[in-house]
Amino acid sequence: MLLDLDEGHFRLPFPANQISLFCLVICEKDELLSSKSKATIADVARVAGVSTATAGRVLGGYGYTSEEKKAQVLKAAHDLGYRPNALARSLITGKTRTLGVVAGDIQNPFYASVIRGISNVADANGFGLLITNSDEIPAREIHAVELLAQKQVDGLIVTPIDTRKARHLFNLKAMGMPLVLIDRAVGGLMVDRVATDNVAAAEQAIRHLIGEGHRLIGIVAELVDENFMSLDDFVAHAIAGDPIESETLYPSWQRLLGYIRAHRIAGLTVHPRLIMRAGSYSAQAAEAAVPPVMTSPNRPTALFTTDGTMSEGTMRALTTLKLSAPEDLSLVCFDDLDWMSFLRPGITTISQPRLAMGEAAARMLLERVRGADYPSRTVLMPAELIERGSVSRI
Amino acid sequence: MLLDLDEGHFRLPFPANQISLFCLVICEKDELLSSKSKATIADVARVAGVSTATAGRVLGGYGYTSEEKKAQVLKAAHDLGYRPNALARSLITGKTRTLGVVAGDIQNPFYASVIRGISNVADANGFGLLITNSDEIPAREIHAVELLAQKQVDGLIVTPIDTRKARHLFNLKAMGMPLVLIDRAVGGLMVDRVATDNVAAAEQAIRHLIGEGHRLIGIVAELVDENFMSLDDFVAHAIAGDPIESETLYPSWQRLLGYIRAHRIAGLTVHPRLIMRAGSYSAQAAEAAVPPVMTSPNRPTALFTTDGTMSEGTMRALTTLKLSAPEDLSLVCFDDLDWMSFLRPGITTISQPRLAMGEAAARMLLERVRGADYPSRTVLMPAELIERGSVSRI
DNA sequence: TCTTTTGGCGAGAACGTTCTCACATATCAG
DNA sequence: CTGATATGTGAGAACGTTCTCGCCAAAAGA
Repeated sequence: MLLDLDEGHFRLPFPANQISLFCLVICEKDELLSSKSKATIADVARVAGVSTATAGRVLGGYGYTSEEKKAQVLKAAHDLGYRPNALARSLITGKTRTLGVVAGDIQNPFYASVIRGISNVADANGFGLLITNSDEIPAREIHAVELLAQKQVDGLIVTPIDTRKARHLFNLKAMGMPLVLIDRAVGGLMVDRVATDNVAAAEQAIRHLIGEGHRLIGIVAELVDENFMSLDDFVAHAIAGDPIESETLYPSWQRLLGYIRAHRIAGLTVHPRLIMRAGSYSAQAAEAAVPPVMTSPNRPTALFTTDGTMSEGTMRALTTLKLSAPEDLSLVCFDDLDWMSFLRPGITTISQPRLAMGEAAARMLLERVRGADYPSRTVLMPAELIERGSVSRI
Repeated sequence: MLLDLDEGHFRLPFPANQISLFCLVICEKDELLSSKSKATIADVARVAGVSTATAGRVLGGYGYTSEEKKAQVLKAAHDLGYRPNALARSLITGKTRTLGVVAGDIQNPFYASVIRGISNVADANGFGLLITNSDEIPAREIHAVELLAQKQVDGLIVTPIDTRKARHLFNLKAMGMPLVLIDRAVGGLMVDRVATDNVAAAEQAIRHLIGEGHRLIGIVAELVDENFMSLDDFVAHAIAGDPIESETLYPSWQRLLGYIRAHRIAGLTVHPRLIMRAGSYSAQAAEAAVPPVMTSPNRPTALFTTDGTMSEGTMRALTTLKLSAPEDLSLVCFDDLDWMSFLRPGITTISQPRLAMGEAAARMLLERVRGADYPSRTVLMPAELIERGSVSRI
């Protein structure tokens, strides 16, 4: 019967109204049903009086369709409140239009901004974002990656925790999964990467302090112990000017390297006792590392913190020690957090383009998802020294 | 041939080794292939010499399987590097084990924390998180909700932008989609919700200031104009003590209500000129709203800011005005941001349990996802006044 | 007039799972 | 020995799309 009507409709514009009415009846009935169980392409096709193939064509926007049938299908779809099932679509196309992100901790302003950047380009391109936190725990990273892979994300953005062992990431790459690394590199893993030029940035910060006359400069850094050599050896090598493969170093080690390099260039001696090592990625650890050095007899006249978390811990420590910049000491931080600009004398800091980093990473990833296959690229973003009031001339 | 082996194996334990070897050969061959195109249940079944049904049973963990076949399948799966396709699974089960979140802006510490809370319980329960930002723009919220619905999330957590018009949310609920609201309510939409008890919290803050002797207290609030009545009318009603339906009010209006209520209870007059309205959800707007009042002849002795963004803008304004708490004025903020605790005299603030709010919301949502159908609940979280050093006695 | 092309359509096979059957076999009570 | 129950198993139908075919017109080229 539906077919008959359809053929009549095909020849004459006249019975179209009947069809419309007919549709409406069906729709209203179906709508009651579908208010719970949602309408499928088959339902739309039935109501519109066409095959599922045709309905699929107009709804999916592929292949040819006449204006006539197109209108019918569209109307039916609208009446039924049809909503395409992305699952079914993805299953057959093999594309989910979803990107996976495994970050350290969304609460950390660094990750929050980076993710925001990723999000910006993702949804400008109609991609969804599946986000997980690793809390810097390798097992959690592995688990997250596995989860995202099972959910068939089109690509993955990761801030890898272990720069040496990362079997899961190598596997991923071997499986052909587009992958972009942020902030950290993994030795031997040739994939796109975006990071700050940490060595240069730290060097710039220290050079600034040296330029202002400081000779005793402390550095508070996480320096988690996952390196091939001990801190002492590392420092010794760096002071000696031995070439160090800095690419796969953890950011805090890279920044320490910049710190040492600035000293070396200026002909200053590096005092290992001024290296305040938190040992873990937490403000508490930083807060604990600062007092011993800052209450010692020959305390530094300036402090350099290597990231937002260290800055926070350091600020806490300084507050309880009743030391304030720039009167009692000079301070340069890494990463520009919102409060640094409205503290009474603003805090001089190295600002990394977090948002842009996320955006760049997402853009690179999307290129890969779309099939680009040039060799893996590393984008080193420049960081900028923002002078505010926390540094005094000595 | 495979069948023969299988049957032989079925009767005697002896040929099992042959099978293993046989498997290995196949595996190695397939592994080369599958390093690119991934293995499916059918592949695993073929290698293990069982039906896809059986393979599915052991891999999916449903139905009965003998230990023997189970081991074979597991081995085959391991050798092939089998990874279940969550898409296909979800398509048939109708469950994605994925939750959708549409927040204002991940970069905002409030949302970042709330999302972290959601994330905590989500991945403790094996759920993924699809996260989007609305930037407080209704069209973007609608778009995000649609995207997430198409991706078939099992449930949705939303901070609704428009508390009056929210057709998309009503639709969602009618379709049976589990839904939890955070921070804001939608008039007439009966779904679970978690929020801070804003009126009480603000009242507590103001009462504290009044207790310290302040009589001229300014409030800086966003107070976006999407209300049924004008600010003046609202204030007039509140002062008169008229009953106001505060549930569906925007948080900043609720906090203003608490501000007024505290005045009323203490018998103090509310001066409309001390209400600094930003008019939009940005630190810049707040920064602009503060100076006119703070440079006026009869300026307030205390300030209350209604959220983190307002606090930031206010701090900026105060910094440029060279006014500092508690010397030049007293200050109570809303929402405890990290810098408030390490500013020189810490900032007294109302702390809302952001993480717990996210966790509570996610837990409620999961209950709904699992089929709980008690009437909709509203969880009002208590906020806590944290006294630090930004308030002085007058 | 006879091909070829082109737009337009529907049947039906994918995609990779789960799940319902029907059917075996083993165990046990009666 | 009969039937009931529990445990295994495989064939094949879902799920809701996309996509490859064929088929059929009508238009166009020869």
